[in-house]
Amino acid sequence: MNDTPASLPDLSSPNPSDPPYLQGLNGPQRQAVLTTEGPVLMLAGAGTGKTAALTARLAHIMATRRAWPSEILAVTFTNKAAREMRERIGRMVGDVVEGMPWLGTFHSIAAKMLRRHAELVGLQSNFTILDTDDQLRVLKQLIQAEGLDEKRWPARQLAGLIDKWKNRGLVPADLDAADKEAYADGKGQHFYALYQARLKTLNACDFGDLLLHMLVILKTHRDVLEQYQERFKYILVDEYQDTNASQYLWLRLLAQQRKNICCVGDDDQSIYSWRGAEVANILRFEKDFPGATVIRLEQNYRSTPQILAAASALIAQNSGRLGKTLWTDLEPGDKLRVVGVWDGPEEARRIGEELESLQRRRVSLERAAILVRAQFQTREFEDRFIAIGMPYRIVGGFRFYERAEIRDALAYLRLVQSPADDLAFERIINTPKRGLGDKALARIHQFARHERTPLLHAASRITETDELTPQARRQLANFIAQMRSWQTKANELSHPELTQLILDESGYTAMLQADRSIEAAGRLENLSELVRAMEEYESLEAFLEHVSLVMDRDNNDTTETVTIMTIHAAKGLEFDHVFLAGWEDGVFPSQRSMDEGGTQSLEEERRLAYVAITRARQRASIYHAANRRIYGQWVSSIPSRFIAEIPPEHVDSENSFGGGQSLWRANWSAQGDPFAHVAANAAGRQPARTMTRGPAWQRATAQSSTITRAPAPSERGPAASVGAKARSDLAIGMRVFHEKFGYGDIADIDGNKLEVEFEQAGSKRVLDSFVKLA
DNA sequence: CTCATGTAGCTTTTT
DNA sequence: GCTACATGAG
Repeated sequence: MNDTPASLPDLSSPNPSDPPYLQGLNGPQRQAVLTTEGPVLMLAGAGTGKTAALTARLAHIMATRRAWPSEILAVTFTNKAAREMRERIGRMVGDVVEGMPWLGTFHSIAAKMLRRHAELVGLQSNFTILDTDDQLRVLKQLIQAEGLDEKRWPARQLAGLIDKWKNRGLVPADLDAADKEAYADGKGQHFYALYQARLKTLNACDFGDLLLHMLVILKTHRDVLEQYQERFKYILVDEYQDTNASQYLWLRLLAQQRKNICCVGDDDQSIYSWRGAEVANILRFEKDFPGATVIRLEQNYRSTPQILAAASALIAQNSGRLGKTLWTDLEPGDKLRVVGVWDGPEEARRIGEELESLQRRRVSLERAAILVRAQFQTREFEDRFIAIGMPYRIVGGFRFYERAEIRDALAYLRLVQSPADDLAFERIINTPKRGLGDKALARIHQFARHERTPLLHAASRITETDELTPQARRQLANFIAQMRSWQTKANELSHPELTQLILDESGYTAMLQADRSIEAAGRLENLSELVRAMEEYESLEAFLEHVSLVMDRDNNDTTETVTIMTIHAAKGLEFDHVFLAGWEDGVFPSQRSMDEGGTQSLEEERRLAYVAITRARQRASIYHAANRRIYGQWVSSIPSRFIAEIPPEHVDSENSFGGGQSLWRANWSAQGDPFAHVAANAAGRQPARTMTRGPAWQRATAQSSTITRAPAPSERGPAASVGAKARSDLAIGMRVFHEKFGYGDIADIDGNKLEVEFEQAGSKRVLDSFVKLA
């Protein structure tokens, strides 16, 4: 039972009698699996088979009966990671994985615990979990109530501060002098306390609270702490470099007793400091857990040596790393490609062509991905890919649950489930329109405050008075009667049935049906998808928990598509062909990271670049454009400094315009800054239209580090949608022909983009230049 | 009370 | 460029 690593046979060499879960693992991986006792830090570089080792470790612990599945705490950072781990363990040990109730994200596990002990922090166990939107609305109300100017003290800022405090594990009373100064002349702490009190009356929690409340409980209730310390014989933490202070404290408390904690991470892939993640957590692991075994996974199974060398050289420029030397025994492979293009549309066009060439070579589009720094970059690709009929999928962006119709439906359900959910009440009381506007709502609010009762209850009471206009009163009474009937039926009907009933009876479905726009049709579809998704959950409660914590929707689409996503979203994934778009100073590294945050945030961007490159198995292509339209303005920019940090011997450069690459090279390869004199002259003057811009120039001209200059179309031939104007010969209802999609009718026109209902291909967005009048 | 129009503000990354 | 909000007209 209590094997120490020393008493085990030679760990590093395979043995015929090995259990299946050990087979195919290398030495360090085996060590990571077999060193079950005591603290372990597993430093796992990109693509080194971390998940394999991790799941084998869990399988090993269970197979050797060191712990029951229910006695293992396994935390991941994202839902995707949790799901994957569950699947992989399932493949190893079968149904036993079903018995792992404590495998999940920090947030979902904390929520689960908190529901058991909610009363210890003044909540009921059926508390609702607020998303960022709800959070903001509560704060806005508080700011208004205190009579502050919302313009001057934006709720967003306050939300940011509160989040930061919660990430650091601080309750209002814990704030130090400096923090108290923050926001509205030192009212930060006051608002934090107000906000927490408001959440309590709403019986609600935000994301940060899930962890913070649990942390407070563990700190102040020995019995609860001991109960969990006793229960969790083994603790396993994935992506440890992404943990924030509050998560760290939470883990440390839980691990204190048995000390069987295994943290897996890679300091070079820490990219969430803006969310409160502290790389320091991983850097000081050995201090926190004396005698910890540190295991390094350094053999990379994913990328070619060229890719690996490029990425390693890049990340080597960062300071304060734990340091790893990744190696691989794969074939050298192709060098990285660095492609300079004229502008954003050309970038999209070029990548589109590359993808088409992959298709011709029968490479599945699923094996390719376009990675971007920021969400706005996806538009360019979307426009282009719609035009050429390239199937694509954008990961992230508008999440399913964030859509208005989904949030509305959920608000109805929340209100049925917990009548005290004022936020839900406010959201839907006039959706669909019931003639209950601001005025009526204000009356109800007033009444509720006076009677110290939730809005729904107040609304019901107010219909017995004559405070409202007769019409409003009738509508409100009607709504309340409906709510009552749904509450009753909640016990009789299955939750998907209930949802459908509510949508129909409330008039929500009718409202969308009456709306003849394409969006309305999509919304109806989303709603039926919601109802379908609910069927997989046991109860309404379980489903609501799922939506508030799990942000993605399973995509059942079977067509092969290229994936477009942010680098953040790509962490942990791999693709044969990776297209890295928008590597320009200002885009990547982002302007913000260059302006504020100093070296630290620049190093985080560099880690992001490292993550981006190491997603590639066979081929990585980096693109940078000389001109790009950002927020409606044309800006010209220089290639990302990160490109210059990749050793030339691992790079093939090409430039799609204007005399090769010499000009570009001159701009970025320079040590120091050959254009410093230019910068000195340019400072304070309107810079001439020029390409001679070094980093110093950017610094010298501070915020106006971008030149506004629309590239004349004549300069570059007919780039895809540059300056496109809507055609005047088209109108809604006209019949058109499209090369790829065939015949269809125009359903909507939005500038130069058309919504066309195609006979064969269904409804699609296309550029008007790609259709002919039929 | 609802709808239309105008304005300002804002844009990194996500549980 | 977009959206979200504020303002004014119906």
